[in-house]
Order: sequence, then structure tokens, then C-alpha cells
Amino acid sequence: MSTPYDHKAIEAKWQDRWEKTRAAEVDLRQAHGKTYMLMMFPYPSGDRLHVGHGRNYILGDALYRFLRMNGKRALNPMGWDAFGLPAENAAIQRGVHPRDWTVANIKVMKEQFRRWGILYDWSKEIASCFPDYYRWNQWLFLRMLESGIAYKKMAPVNWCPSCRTVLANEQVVDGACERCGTPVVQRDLEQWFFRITDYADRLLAGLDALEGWPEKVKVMQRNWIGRSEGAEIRFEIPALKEPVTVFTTRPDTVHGATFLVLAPEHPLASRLIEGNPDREGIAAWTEQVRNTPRIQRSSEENPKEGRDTGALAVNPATGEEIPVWLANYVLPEYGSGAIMAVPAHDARDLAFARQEGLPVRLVYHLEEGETDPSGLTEPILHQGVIRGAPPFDGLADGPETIARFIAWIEENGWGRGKVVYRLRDWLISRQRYWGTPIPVVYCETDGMVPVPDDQLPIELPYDVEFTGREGNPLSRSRSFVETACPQCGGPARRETDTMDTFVDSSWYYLRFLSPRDAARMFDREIADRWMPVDQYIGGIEHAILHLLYARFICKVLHDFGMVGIEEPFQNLFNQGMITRFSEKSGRVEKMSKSRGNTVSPDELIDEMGADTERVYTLFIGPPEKDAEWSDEAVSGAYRFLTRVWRMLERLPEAPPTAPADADLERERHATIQRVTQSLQRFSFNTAVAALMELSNSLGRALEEKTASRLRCEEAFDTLLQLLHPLAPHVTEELWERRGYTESLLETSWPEYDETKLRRERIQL
RNA sequence: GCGAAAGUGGCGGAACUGGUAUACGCGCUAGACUUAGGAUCUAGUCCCGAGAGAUCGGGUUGGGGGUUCGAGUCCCCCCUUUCGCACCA
Repeated sequence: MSTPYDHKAIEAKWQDRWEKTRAAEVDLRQAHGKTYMLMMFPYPSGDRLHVGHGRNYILGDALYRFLRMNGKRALNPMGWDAFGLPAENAAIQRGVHPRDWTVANIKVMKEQFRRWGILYDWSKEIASCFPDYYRWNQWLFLRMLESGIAYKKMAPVNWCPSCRTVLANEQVVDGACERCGTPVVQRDLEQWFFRITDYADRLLAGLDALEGWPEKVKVMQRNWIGRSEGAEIRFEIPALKEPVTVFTTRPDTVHGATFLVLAPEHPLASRLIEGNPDREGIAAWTEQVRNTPRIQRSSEENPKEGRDTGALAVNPATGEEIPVWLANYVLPEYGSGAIMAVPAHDARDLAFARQEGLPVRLVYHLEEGETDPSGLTEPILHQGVIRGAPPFDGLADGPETIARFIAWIEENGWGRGKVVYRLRDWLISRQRYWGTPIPVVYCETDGMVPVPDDQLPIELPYDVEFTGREGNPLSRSRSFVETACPQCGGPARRETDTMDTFVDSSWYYLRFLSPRDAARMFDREIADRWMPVDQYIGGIEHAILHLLYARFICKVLHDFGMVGIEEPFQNLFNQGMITRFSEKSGRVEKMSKSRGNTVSPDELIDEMGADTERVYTLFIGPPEKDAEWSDEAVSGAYRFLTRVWRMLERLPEAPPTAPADADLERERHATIQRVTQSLQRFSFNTAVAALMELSNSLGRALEEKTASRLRCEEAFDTLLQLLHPLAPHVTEELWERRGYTESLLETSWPEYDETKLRRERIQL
């Protein structure tokens, strides 16, 4: 009668033991052979984690255990990105205070991590919603304010009507709120920004050195930063006695500029239309364009609409007077919000010129002494003559030509070379309660006054009403709002906007290194020892949000002399999503609560154990790819573990001596090699396959009595060691039952003998 | 449209640097044990052909060309899918 595989009892026993021995704790002053691993900083939402979430943590834990068995002092901390909207919404809907709700959720999530058998260094635990963390957000904000990186301005901003707050550009996806999907609207508001655009070039250049990052993420960040080289050129407007500045990446086509187009929101627009008989009609149209939702406005399908201002500008290259138009396809926030239209060399300008019957002029190359060839193929193209321009070969083929034109334009005093970015400054203020209070006050006499460091932290008041009414609940807390001016002592009002939670997550990897330091944000000495993070594991959804902000803040901290490094994350691994068939949509989709296609780890763990979930999650496919969850296939992992379990009691069946010892020995070494190399390159699925093969071979050897007891035991012990990172509970239990007193996690990773592999290969 | 990644059995996938394609698992088929099993175990399972049979012959990695003694892997063209960007001047 064999001992049944009682995964419940085994897992409870080892989870308890790991917790008691605090197996994961690392002394930060020691860094020999160190590896700093980081999972994403999870938000403790009220929803239970599902097996799709598990992939990130299970993968990280498998890697962590593997590293430890290989003698690395691996730091694997976990903490909570605890501020955010769901907590506040829960307060409105269920009448629970955001803090209580968050604290309760953290407890639930910790229990889930425990049930997965994940070893975190809980001695380093942090939660961004407590003053001992967020006071450093405030401290950092003040330093950024002093150095001009943080500033306040009135600007058209993205407003989510459902979340009732502004959003950063990065949080607007396809014109809708990243969190709730509600289309955002534009509002003019005075808001706090971080000058991330000043770091655009460094953020771009830094990417090239990040060899351990997926190319995909780097491309996404490059696109988001959107650097364009070109020139700004001034076009005089005699009627205004003031020029309009345009930005172009094709200054070499300036001769072909037959009209100008300004965004309807352009600051000069109202003056340009002053003399126009239809002034009011144009103003009304402008208002209409301004109110067009962002998605529609910047879509290629959106019909181009424009109005002739009636004003004229002078093309500096030809001396010709050209009309000035307003049109919806020119965006106010990019470049200078105005373009020179060169219809012959730009598809959008051509479409607009044809629609409005505006002239088109081809710019082409004239050799010295050559006359204008005209007689062009396209009837719409007028003649093009280049006079006084520097010689160039071919149009716009090459930065050299463009550079020559920029130099020429600069010589003539018409403009200058210019680099423009798509990236906007990071809007960090939010009109919500559950976030870090921005540490400034407004005094009637002194105006805006930063809170002195010794008055930090500015704590969030607990006693606040969550009614769901318009406006930030914080602004209705009199005890919070009413304060004294730090300068004159007179009455003052606190800033009630709070910070974007992405500020919190931009530097948490540093706080893990000094989690309890009450005197400073973090200890530079420890940071220098442990930074950068050797391995970061998380989903692709953070490609241009968190990962861009964290790189930015790291550079800011570097410039403040607080860290030695400029890039926080050396290697980044993006695990793919777990998908499953959804009854709602009839399609295979990302596993999520709203789609109703989740699998609860609780039930799975009850039925087949956490080790089964771990092994299946790692076996399901290459971890960087999306993978479809199969309820049936999970049992394969369970059967495998059950077979391994039963094998222990079959070991004594092996004979003292046997003929095929060498085969099993060779396979043992081959498996060590395969698993080691697989884990090194994150190929967990093939590592599992190799272990299944060894287990099958060992089972066959026991069945057919072809290997000796000693070899079988050796093979079994090796199997347990190699399997431990993937299925820690059952392997620890079997290891103990084999009679070893040392924890399997504390053993060192088995080594393989290449000569054995080679000799056998020749024999084959 | 631009950029990136990828296309291998009924399914998830393996083959790392060019060297026995389809490892491992799911599913399926047959059998064993069972009162019964969605439990467990054993055998089989890319396609075509020959053979009672172990086995033997041929073909196959989206399609078409090429390089090579040798190509799933390298090069060229085409097709398809997924992802990212997209009126950014």
C-alpha cells in the first residue's frame, strides 16, 4: 500500500516552515554573488488573483530558487503599489475607507503568494500608501520643484469623466482612459507637471545600451518619445508685423511651400482672422474643432477641414505671398502648431490642397545654368524653380541635404535647426484623495509656498467623506486644507491635488534597499552595491508607462547625486499573458475578471496543489509568449508529480547491480545540462519536458530492473533537486523522506560531467 | 501605410550555434485493473505505400526559388497571422 500524494498537507507544512525560517531574508550590506530580482509592484485590488496573474510570480520564484541553489545571494522583495482609484471607488460604493480596504487586500494577496509557495523577502516589504513611504515622494517633489523639473501650468489636459480626474498622456490609450475605457475629453486646467521632455534625449540614448531589454519595448519607447529632427522656419505676416514659426522635417522643400496651415487653436489664429468677413463663422468652427474628441481629431479617417484666414505670409525662399489657413489636421501640441504646406511632397498637404483648390508646386533639382524644364507629368503640378538655394542632389534623400538647407536657412536668418519630440511633460496631479498629497500651500500674501522638509510628511487625513460627488474629497476636509503659511504664518490653503501613482512606482526598487530608513529616501551606499536591478519581470503593459517614468526618475536621482546609475533595470523580461476561452465574447482572450474567463488558483490548489499549478504554468509554453490555459492539460502536470511522488517507494525495488547503469547515469547528466541551460535562458517549458523524460526513464529502469539501486537513487535525488525551483513543496517533502536533513533549497545545484556525455555520444 | 515578431501533427509546443524533424504534454485509440470511473497503469498515435509481422521504401516544418555534402533553422520573392505606431508636419 503506497502513501498517497497528499499535496494539501505537504504544501501547508512547507509553506509554514519557509515562513518560520524566513528563508528569503538577505543582508543588504553583503553583496557578494548578488542578484537583485524584481517583480512588478502589484496593486492590491480587491479581486482575487487568478492563474493568469500567477505566471509572473511563479516564474520569478522558480528563477529565484534556481539562483539561490546556484550560490547567488538573490534579493527578491515584494511590496505594494497601494495608492490608486479602485480603493477610492470602493469607499464610495461600499462605504469602506480606502486605507482599510487596501490593508485588507494586502493581507489577502500575501496569503495567495504564500499558497503559491513563493519566497519573498518580507523583511523588505513596503506599501506606498503609508507616510513612511510617500513622504519621500513629497521630499523628491520638493527637490524637483527647486530644480525646475516640477512645475505648474495651465494647459489643455486629458480629463476622464468617469474617474473624475486628469490623466497623463501615457494613460490615454486610443483616446480613452487606460483604466476604465471612458473616452477622455480636453479641459483647460492648471496642473502639475514633471519636465520629462528635458530628459527625452537621454531617455532615448539610454535605450541603446539596454541590451537586456526586449527590442519590442525599446521600439515602443522610441516611438513614444518620437524624436524628429528638422528646422523651424519663420514666415513673415506683413499684416500682423509678426512671423508665424513652422516646424518641418523637410526644410529642403521650403520652395514648394504654397500655403501655411495653423492649428485652429494657434495663439495667432484670432488675430489672423480679424479682417475676415466671416470672422464669427470661423471662430465658431474653431470652437467645434477644439471640442472634437481626441481619438477622432487625430485619426487619419477624420475628414480634413480648413478655413482661409484671408491673411498672407511670405515664403522666405521664394519671396512669394502665400495664403494662411487654419485646419483641423494640424495639431496644436506638436511642433509649433503650424506647418508650411508642401503639397507636392506631403500626402496630407496634397490631399488638402486638392480639396481646397490650393496651388501645388514641385521642387526639383536644377543643375547650374539649367533652365526650368516644366512640362511635368502630373497636370496638377505647377512649375517649380529653385533660385538662390544651395546646390543639392536629389530631394530629401539624406540628412546631408537637409543639413545643408538648415545651414542655408540659418545663414539667411529665416530660422534654425530644431529637434521636436512627441513626448509631452508628465502630468502628475490628480483630483483624487487616495494618493500622495502634493506638498505646497497657497498663501494669500506669499502665493504658492513649498512645504519645508521638516514639516513632512503631509499626511492624508483619515477622516474624509466619500460621497461620490463631483470634486476631490480631500478638498472638503477642512482640517487638511486649512493651514498656516510656512513663510508668514498667515492663513493658507493646502494643495489638494495628489500625485499620480506612477510617481510611487518610479523609485520603489530603491526603497526596497532601505525600507525602514526614516532619515532619507534610500541609502546610496546600499544602492550602489545592489543597483541596477539585475532581472525585472513583468507584463508588456508597462512598456511606456511605468518603465519610462522609472527610467526618468532614476536619471533625476542620478542628477541629484543620489544614485550612481542612470538606468535602473538591466534585464527586462516580459512574460506573455494567459488566455482562455470566454463565454461572453465567444473568443479566446486575456484572462480577466471582466471577461469572466478566469481560473481561480484556490480551487486548483485545493484539487491538485500549488506545485501542479506551478509546473503547468511553466510548462504551458514559452514564457514570453501568450498561452492558452487548458483545464485538461493541467492534469498532465499533476500526473507527473504523482508519478514522481510514487517513485520514492519504488526505489527499494531496484537490484543491487544491473546492466544498464551507464544509460541512466548518462541521462542524469544530460538532464542536468538540459535543465540548467533551459533555466538560464528562461526556457521553463523545456526544463519541465527534460525532467519528465528523466522521470520516465527512471520509471522504466525501475520497472525493467535495468539500473542498480544506487544509480536509481542518484537519478531520483538529482530529479528532486532540478525540479525544486518548479515544484518546491513536493520535492522538499520527498527530499526529507529520502532521509536528508538539509533543506533541498539549501543544497547546491547539481553539476554535470561533459566527458560522460561525450563518451556516450561516441559509443552511440 | 510604417515598424517588429511569428507561421512545425487534432491541440500547446520541442529541435539552443545548419546535422536522426515532430522531444515533452494534452487529446484520441486499444488493452489491463475495477461494481463503476472524468482514477491509475500498459501499448499505439505526422502522411502515403509494401508486409501476417518485427520492419522496409517514399514524402512532410505557410507557398515558390536559392546557398550548402546537408536547411524548420541562412538568403531572395510571395502569402497569412499577431502586436506596436499611425493626419506628429
